[in-house]
Amino acid sequence: MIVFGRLPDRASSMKERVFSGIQPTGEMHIGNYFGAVVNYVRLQEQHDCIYSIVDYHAITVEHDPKFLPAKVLSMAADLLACGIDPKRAILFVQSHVPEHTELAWIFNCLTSFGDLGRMTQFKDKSEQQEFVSAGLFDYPVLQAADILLYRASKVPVGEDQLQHLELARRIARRFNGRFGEFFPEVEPILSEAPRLMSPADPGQKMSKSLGDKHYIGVMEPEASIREKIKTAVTDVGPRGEQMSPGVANLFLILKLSADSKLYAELEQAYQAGTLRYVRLKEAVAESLLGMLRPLQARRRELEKDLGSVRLVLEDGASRAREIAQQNMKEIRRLMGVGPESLKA
RNA sequence: AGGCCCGUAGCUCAACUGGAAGAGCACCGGACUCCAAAUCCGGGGGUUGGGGGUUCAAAUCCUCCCGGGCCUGCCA
Repeated sequence: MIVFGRLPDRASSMKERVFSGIQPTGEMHIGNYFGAVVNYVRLQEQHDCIYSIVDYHAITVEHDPKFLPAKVLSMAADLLACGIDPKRAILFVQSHVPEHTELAWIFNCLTSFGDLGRMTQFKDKSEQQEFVSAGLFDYPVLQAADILLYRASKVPVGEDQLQHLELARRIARRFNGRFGEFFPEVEPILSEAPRLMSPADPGQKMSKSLGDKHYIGVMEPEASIREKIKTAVTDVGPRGEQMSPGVANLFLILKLSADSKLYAELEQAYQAGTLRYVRLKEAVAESLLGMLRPLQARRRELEKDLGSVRLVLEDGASRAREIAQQNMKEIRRLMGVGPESLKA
C-alpha cells in the first residue's frame, strides 16, 4: 500500500470529521484528562474536530439551573487550558445549536423502544435515580444526533460508549435506507484510554460521584492533590505476587506524567522489593504536579478573562450552527418536513 | 381523572399505644504503618420534605402544599 504524505492544499476538506461531547460536570479530573481530553487535543492535528459541551445531556438527571451555566463555562475554560485550540477545532455548547434536539426528535422516530431499553448505561443510571426521566432513556438518541448532525465519521470513545455508537450506526443506516443516503458510517476511535482508579478505593474507577477523595481534579490546588496522593490506598493485604490495584494506579499516573527514566527506576525498585511507597507517592505527586502546573497557570489566566472564553463559545456555536443548519435543511427535505417541503 | 403507599444525618434505614431523634456505612481528628489499608480510640453532623392545626407534649394524629413510587380509568 502506498502511503502519501499529507496533502497540503485540500487538507481541510479531506480531513475526517471528529465529534465528541463532554458533560459539564463542573470539575475535570485526571481520569477525564488522561482518558479523553489528551486525545481531543491530539486529534486536532489531523482531523476536523468538533467538541461540544453537552448541557442537554446533563439535564437528563436532576440538576440545578443555578449552577449549570458556571459549570459549562468552567468546563470550557478547562478544555482550553488543556490545549483545545479554537482556531483548529470547534468548541461550543450543545444547547446553543437547537438543531441537536430537532434531529434527536427525528431520530426518535427511527429508534426502537426495545433497543433503548437494552442500553446498559441506561439500566445502570436509572437504578441510581429515583426519578427516571424520559430524557435519560432517550440519551443515546440525542447522542446519535450530536454526532450525525455534523456528519462526523469518527468518535473518540471509551469502551462503555460502544453500545451507544452502535445504536447511532443503526439509526444512520435506517435513515439512509429509508430516506436517502446522507449520513456516514460512524467509526469509534478507541484509544488505549488508561483507566484511572479512585485513589481512596482503587477497585473503582476514578469518579466525582464517589466523593471528594475518589478523584484528583486537574485544576485542584497543589496541597489538596498532594494530600490525596499521600493518603492513596496501596496494599490492602500482605504484598502478593501481583502489584495491588492501588500501587498499579499510582504507577499508571507516574507513567502518564513522568519521564520514562524515573518510571523505569521506580518500577525496578518495586520489582526488587526495595521501593518505599512514600517515595513512590512523592514521585507521583511531583511529576503529576509538574505536568498540571502549566495547565493550571493557563486556567488561571482564563479565569481572569472569562469574557474571552464566552467569545470562543459564541464563535464555536456560530460555526457549528452553520454546518448544522445546512445539514438540517437537507435532512428535513429528505424527511418531508419543514417549510421548504411545501414549496412547489 | 380516581385510588393506594412513601419522604428521618451525605447514603441505607430504626424510633412501641403520641413522651428527650438513633444505628450502620460515609466523613473529620488521633494511635498504629515507610505511605496507606485493616483495627482501636475520639469527633462533627438533622428546621424528621414545607406550611398550618390538635395536644401539657408531634417524626408519630389531622389538613393543605411540594416531591417520588405504584394501580385503575379516560383522551389525542
